[in-house]
Formats: sequence, structure tokens, C-alpha cells
Amino acid sequence: MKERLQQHIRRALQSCFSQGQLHSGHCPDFTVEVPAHVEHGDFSTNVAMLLAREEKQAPRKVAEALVAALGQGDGLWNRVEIAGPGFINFFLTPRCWFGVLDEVVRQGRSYGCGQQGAGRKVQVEFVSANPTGPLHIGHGRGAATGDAVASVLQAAGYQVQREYYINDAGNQMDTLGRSLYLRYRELLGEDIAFPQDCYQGVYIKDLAREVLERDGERLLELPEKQAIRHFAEYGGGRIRNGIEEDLQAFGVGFDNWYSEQGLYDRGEVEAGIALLKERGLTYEQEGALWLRTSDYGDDKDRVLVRSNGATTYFASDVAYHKEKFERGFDLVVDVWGADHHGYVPRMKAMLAGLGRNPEDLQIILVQLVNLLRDGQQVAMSTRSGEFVTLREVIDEVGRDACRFFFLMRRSDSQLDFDLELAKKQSNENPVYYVQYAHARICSINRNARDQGLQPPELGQVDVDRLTLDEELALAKALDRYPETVAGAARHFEPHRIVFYLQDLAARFHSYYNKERVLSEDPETSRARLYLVNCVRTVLQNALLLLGVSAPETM
RNA sequence: GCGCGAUUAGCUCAGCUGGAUAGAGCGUUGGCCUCCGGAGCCAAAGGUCACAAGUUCGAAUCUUGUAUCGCGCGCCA
Repeated sequence: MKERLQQHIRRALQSCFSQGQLHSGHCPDFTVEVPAHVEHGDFSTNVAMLLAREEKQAPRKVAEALVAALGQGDGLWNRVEIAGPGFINFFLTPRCWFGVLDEVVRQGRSYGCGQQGAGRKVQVEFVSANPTGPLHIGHGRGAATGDAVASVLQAAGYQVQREYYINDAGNQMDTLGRSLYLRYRELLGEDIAFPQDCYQGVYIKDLAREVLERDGERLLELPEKQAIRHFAEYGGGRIRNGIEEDLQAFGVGFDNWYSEQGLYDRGEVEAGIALLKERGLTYEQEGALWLRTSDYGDDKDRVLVRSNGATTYFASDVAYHKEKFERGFDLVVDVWGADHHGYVPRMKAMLAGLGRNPEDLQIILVQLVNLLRDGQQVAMSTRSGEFVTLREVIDEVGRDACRFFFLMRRSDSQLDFDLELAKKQSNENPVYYVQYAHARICSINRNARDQGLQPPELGQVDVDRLTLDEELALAKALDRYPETVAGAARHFEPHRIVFYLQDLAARFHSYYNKERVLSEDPETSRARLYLVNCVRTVLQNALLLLGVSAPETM
């Protein structure tokens, strides 16, 4: 709708230029917005105020010329007014608003999808937790966010790949192996002083016991190094499988699991470093190899190869991201914990150094989750290994509530997650509010069928029967859905969908309480059924983007 | 110390590319079931958008400074 108005305004502008009412001859970057107050119409544009300076005329004068040129707009609006400092307000006809219903029915499941990303490949990498322990609640937020961002981008027309980067190289795997090995020896009766820098969680003991049951005592015979490697491989594999199962329970699936170790095995890390050297972006100092990231906006230069010859984590990240783009992605999205925000400049710098536009890498920072129970903070400490796992939360509050809660705030603001609240089946809990709206409409459909009334087919309804303000408001809300999805995709902000859903559900509940859909008059009932099923379609489409189910009964 | 982010109703938070009289949920108070599912609805109260300058037709939004809070600042991953 917005776009149609923009076209009309542009056309009016051109005609003013050619007819000589206006002189500057160029079209400013104006906006068409939904005003905050209904008295200001359905849409409002600031174009006259933007032109005023160049035209050397009062904004309202410019607006008058434009309004004269706008004409009747093919019946799109029934009134145009100039208001305030020079806004032009449009009052659209109900008939044109209810046209959106046919659009929803025509497009069905794809209503809301757009073409802004058509022909572009994007990769979304998220979760990417180390395979050294189970996923915790923070990973859950990253998983929900990454998956929803990927879905939203898909809806915007991008070809999307979901990828999980497995940090299976470096000394953390060694630490995992050592932790397991020591617990194993402990189980066999040895008195072990378990080191601080080993993984403390109980899952380590469980895994060690598992190995003991499988392999018996014979691993004690192995040389320590070999034993540790054995434990690392076995434990890493088991933990990875566990992570995959947890994600599956959460409804998150990946197209690709990408191993860091594989980068080393194929010589990609070496190749990456060689390329940077070739481009003259590196130098040696005190026996280490540095990358000149500070030439591209970073605070300081960063080490790629340490003086002991070992490569840094950053070096494999260089190789990884270089390789991502070689795979042909036009856009790469990384979802990180916000505590890594200090790494953003060096990643962008690295891309710039490689001759790639830093904008082609978007990094979404996901803030901490503050876990509460009845308003009291649940104690968590990674060091002691006492943390609440994602699986525990899914089992306790359910997948839908869990996902919805993770997406209720913008990802870069901290999130309070109250376990008791998420479980409550009451009006305090926002998850069910939206799902309930969907279930209610399904219930209406069941009742309608009992009365021999089917949800009407495309256009088989008289929209003039829809005369209530609430009905018009619902149609307007449905019209706003596609641009909401587009905005969520452009800004990588899935929480916009959540807010939209709450708004749409509220409008529906309000309507439902005020007026019966199945009324005395069959034609009116059919029209309302048509409207309400459009609401259902959009609720379902939006919930689907978030990975939350749209139940028919609750 | 340097850098990044935050600061909006009692609480938790939205607020689009700078737009007109700043919004929602929860909580509080008072109403609504003979009625398609009350997991719902209606109404009221509640604000110096941290503070101070600046930019302009117009600032919660942009700039600078101040305060408070959080995070990050390794040849760790």
C-alpha cells in the first residue's frame, strides 16, 4: 500500500516539475509513514517539508501544489489533507484496505515473503559452541535468534544456508581429553587433585563413567598422551551428538556442520596466512607474525602466528571467513555472544584487507540471558560447572515458550527469562496470548462447519459487510505484515515479528470480544469468517518464522 | 586508563530513514461470562525519554560533553 502511494506522489511531483509549479526538479528522499494518531489519516508524507528549502517556498505552499497534482488517486483515497507544518495526510477508502484480504488468501503460506534478497546467497552461522560441554541457556538464545534470522532472510527471498562451526581444534579439545582422563582415573580409585583449568561439570564424570563401562580399565595401560587423545575424540564426539540432539529438540536444524580442524587438515589456515603475507598486510615482530588490522579501524594489530609457531584462533577465523566467501555467499551473518563484541573490528579489518566489503559480514551480538525463577536469579557459574542447560529449560517450559521468550527482546539487550512465568498458562504469559488467538480462530472454523459454513474461497465474499472499526484495523494490520518481515530482514531483527504478532493478536481478541464472527446474518458471517481466516494465516506464517507452533487447540 | 553498548511509566521493554499529542506487556484500581474457548476483553491512574549544550521547520532518535551501569581490552579459545 505504502509503495502504491509513493508512486502516486512521485508522479505528482513530476507533473509539478513539468507544469512549472515546482522548480528544483529533483525528487527528495521522502518517507511515507503510518502516523501515530488516527486523526492524521492512514498514511502521511513529509515530502513537502523536504522540498520547501530548495523551492524557497513555505512547506504548506509546496504541499498545496502537490495535492492539486495528486488528483483522485484512482479511488485509492477519499481525502487528502495538508496538516501541521506541511504533512500531507491520506485517508484511504475501506474498500481498498479490504483488498488486502484477497492478497492474503491468494498468497497463503507465502504471504509476507518478498524479493529483496532474490538471487543472493547468504550464510547464517550460529550457536557454534565448543564441543566440550552441553548447550546452556545462552546458546539457546543464540540458536533461536540465528534460526529466526535465517528464516526471515529466507522470507525476504535470500537463498539461505544455516551453518554450525565446530571449534574442534586447539587445546580445548586437549583439555576435554585431560578432564575425562583424570575423572576416569579417579573412578578407578586414584586420588586426583582435579585442576582448576579442567572442565568441572558433572557431565564430565558421567562421560568418564561411560568410558569405564565400555572399555574397562585397559586405558590405564596407554601412554598418557595417547589416552588423552582417545578421551578427547570419544568425548568430543559424544558431546557433539548431544548438542545436535538438543538442537533438534529445539527445532533447530543446520544445513552444514563445519569443522575447524578440517581447515587445518586441508591447509586452509596456511593458505590464508600466505595470502595476507602476499598482500603485504603482515609483519614479524618479536618472533610472532602480526596482521595490520589497525590499518582498517582496529585498535591494534593482531597476532596470527605466535612466537612458538602455533597459530591463533584469529588465524583460523581468517581462513574460515575467507573460505566462506569463496563458497559464493554474497552475505555472511555471524551470531555471537555479546561478550565477543571486541572481536568485531578485527574481523571487519581482516575482510577489508582481503579486499572484501566489510558490510558483507554482519555480526549479530546476542546478550546474556538472566535466568530467574519467580523473580529470583538462578545462580550460574561456568567455572564450577553449575549451569542450567538448554535441554533442562526445554523440558521444563516447552519449546514454544522457550523460543518465544528468547526472541521477545532485541538480541543486543539483556533478557530476563523467568522459568515460572514461561510455564504459566495465564495472561501474564505472552506466548500463549498469540497462540490462543490462532486456536480461537480454528475453534470458530469448527463451529462454522457445524453450522454448514465453510471458510470462503478467494473473493467469494462481500467485504462491504465489514463495517466495524475493528475490522478495518485488522485489515490494516494484515497489510503491514510484509513490510514488517522486510524490515526484520533488513535489520536482522526477528523481535520485530514478535511485536507484530502481539499487536495482531491483541486486535483480534478485541474484535472477538466485541462482536460475534458467526452472526445472525449469513453473508456477514461469511465476510467475517473470511477476514478472521486471513488473520489466522498471518499468525501462522509469522509464528512459523519464529519456530513457534500455531496450535489448532490448546 | 582506552574502546564498545546501555540509560524511555512502579517493573520488563518497543519506538522504523529525525516527524505531529512518546507506546506495549506486567503490576495497581474498577468493570465484563444466559453470549463463537475468560489462556480473553473494556476502562482508569502512571513520563523532566539520565543530565547539559548544539544541529533545524522539527530531536527519545543526529553531534559534543557529564553522570551511572554493563561488557571488552593476551603471542587464550
